[in-house]
Amino acid sequence: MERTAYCGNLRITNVGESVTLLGWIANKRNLGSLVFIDLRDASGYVQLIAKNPDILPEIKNESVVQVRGVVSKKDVPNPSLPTGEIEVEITSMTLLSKAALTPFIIADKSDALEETRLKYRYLDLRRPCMLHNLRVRSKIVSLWHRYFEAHDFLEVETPILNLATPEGARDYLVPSRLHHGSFYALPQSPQLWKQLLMIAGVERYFQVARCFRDEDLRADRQPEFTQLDEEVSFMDQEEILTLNEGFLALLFKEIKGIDISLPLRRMPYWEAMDVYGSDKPDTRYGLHLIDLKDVFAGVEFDGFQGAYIRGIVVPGSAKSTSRKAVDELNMEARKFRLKGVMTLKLENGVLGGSFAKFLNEEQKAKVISSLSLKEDDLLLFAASPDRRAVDFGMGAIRTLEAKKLNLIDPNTFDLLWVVDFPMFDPIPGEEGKYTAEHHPFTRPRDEDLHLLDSNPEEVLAYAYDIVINGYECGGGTLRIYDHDTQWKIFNLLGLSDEDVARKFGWFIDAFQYGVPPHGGMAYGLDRLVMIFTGTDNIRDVIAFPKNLQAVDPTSKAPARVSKEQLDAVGITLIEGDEHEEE
RNA sequence: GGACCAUUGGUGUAGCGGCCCAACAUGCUUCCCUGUCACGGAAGAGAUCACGAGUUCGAAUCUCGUAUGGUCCGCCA
Repeated sequence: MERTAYCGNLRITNVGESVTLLGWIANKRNLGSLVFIDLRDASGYVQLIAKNPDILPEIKNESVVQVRGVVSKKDVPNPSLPTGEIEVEITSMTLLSKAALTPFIIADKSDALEETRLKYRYLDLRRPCMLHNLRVRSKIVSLWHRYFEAHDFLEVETPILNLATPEGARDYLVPSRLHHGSFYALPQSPQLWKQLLMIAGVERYFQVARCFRDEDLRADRQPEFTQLDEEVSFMDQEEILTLNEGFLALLFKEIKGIDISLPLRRMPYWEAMDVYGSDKPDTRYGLHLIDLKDVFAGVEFDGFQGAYIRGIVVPGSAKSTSRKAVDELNMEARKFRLKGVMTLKLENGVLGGSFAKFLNEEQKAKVISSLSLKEDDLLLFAASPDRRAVDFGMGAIRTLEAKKLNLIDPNTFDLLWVVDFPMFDPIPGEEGKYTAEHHPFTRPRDEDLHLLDSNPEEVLAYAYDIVINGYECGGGTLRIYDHDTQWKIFNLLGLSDEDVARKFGWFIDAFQYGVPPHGGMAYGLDRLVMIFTGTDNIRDVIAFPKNLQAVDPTSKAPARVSKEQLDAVGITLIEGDEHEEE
């Protein structure tokens, strides 16, 4: 179609040009014999002016029009728009498609609820801020390709229809028509395939990989999501981190214009847990967790028996933290298997709070001096024999207090690697049983291999997560490349020899034929876009996301299918599961 | 599987036992307007307050249940 310019690109230098524009009518201001129209296309807005409104067709908001006109300088510029110095004097306008009244106003400052926006996602995406999010997403993927191609990585597509894996998240299953009773699974990640590519000698692989997990959703979790996936042979952990720091630096430079300083900080897992109460710490603010074992030495309190005791000092918050506020903190603490959070407050020089009655004067003085408590300081702490519970619980409270005190500057970016993850995570309540902290293909550190049999909990792994502003944006590991070690890890995770042979034989057999030492990582693309667009809702960075019930709000998928479709794949729904008539 | 919160004209909110067959903003319709840019001004249309039961002389308002949506825990190797 005839189109000589894009709305958002017109500038003062274009004054005098005749242009033909295509776009949507975003808004109109009718002054009687003078009409202003904001025209929007994918590039942005420009103001149109009709000095003779009789020539205009019927102009409903969001109708699509073709406009011919002349760019002219505005008497009074509008500095809030990039095109604010000019306007286009309409010589003719053709209505291409008339719009019905939209359910909500198409503008960045829309007041519609997310539910409404998602139902009419195609209208929601017309809002420039949403289009911007899609642009940032596209830019990240583009930089991903640019960077890893420059480092000789090869993009390889891996299968979408896979063997169901017994470990990990629940699989999305796909029934097979040719093999009644058999099912494929959608990939949770291309993990095994990319390791086979290393064994195949590809050496450097990368892929934009769609992944699927049939688990419950969250504000930052979707059932289908995109990983920027990479795997490389013959690199050690430091080499992989350095390679990826180059990519991260490129992202921040190209998207934000920020030079991040390299190398990034590497923080051991247990430091992150004990000091920040998280394996994805937000280090933009303090409120560090303090070990209180020594401070409370000699205090008679049942809950301290064999317990880890950790707390945070919240400055200037003793008076402002009400009973109700403490109740809310207790609610939060209980989410992490803690009984609650205890308080000490220094008010008017006297130590009060819920725990004060367990302390004698001498002990109170010790608490004040050893923590250097100042007037109006609040000490929040918890105790539990479960180290992770104390750390995660106080970490959650640290985050709440930081938000309350407004300690987080949203315009700063804070990047670090969390390294030295434990190989295994004990299953609470089941002595001697473990799950893999990362995944079963993770390579234990060489210096810890001797602990595998005696003390598996102490084995650390070659595993690393990239954490930005408290979000885990990616992670990876070096992989086991020895057949016997891989087998042994499966055994430690509770799989019998028969289980391993049956479920992973097709994979582990490959380890007999010469395996390069290899490792890799994957970024959560959706999380990266969230960081770069400053949103905390994953649905804002995906064009057509699912809602929390894993339903597509636009099409209402999933839905029942016809009996014919079920028959073709040999599936009968169980009784009582009423089947709606088609 | 569990906890908590929400649901009121097209949209977003207020109202939290009688001042409410419901208020405000915005959108919509009609009219006026030559410099607006969140244009302004005037008039108007538009809601059985998610659904079902209950408490009460009286329910948008209280209780219970259901549905839908959101946030979190479990879960997410």
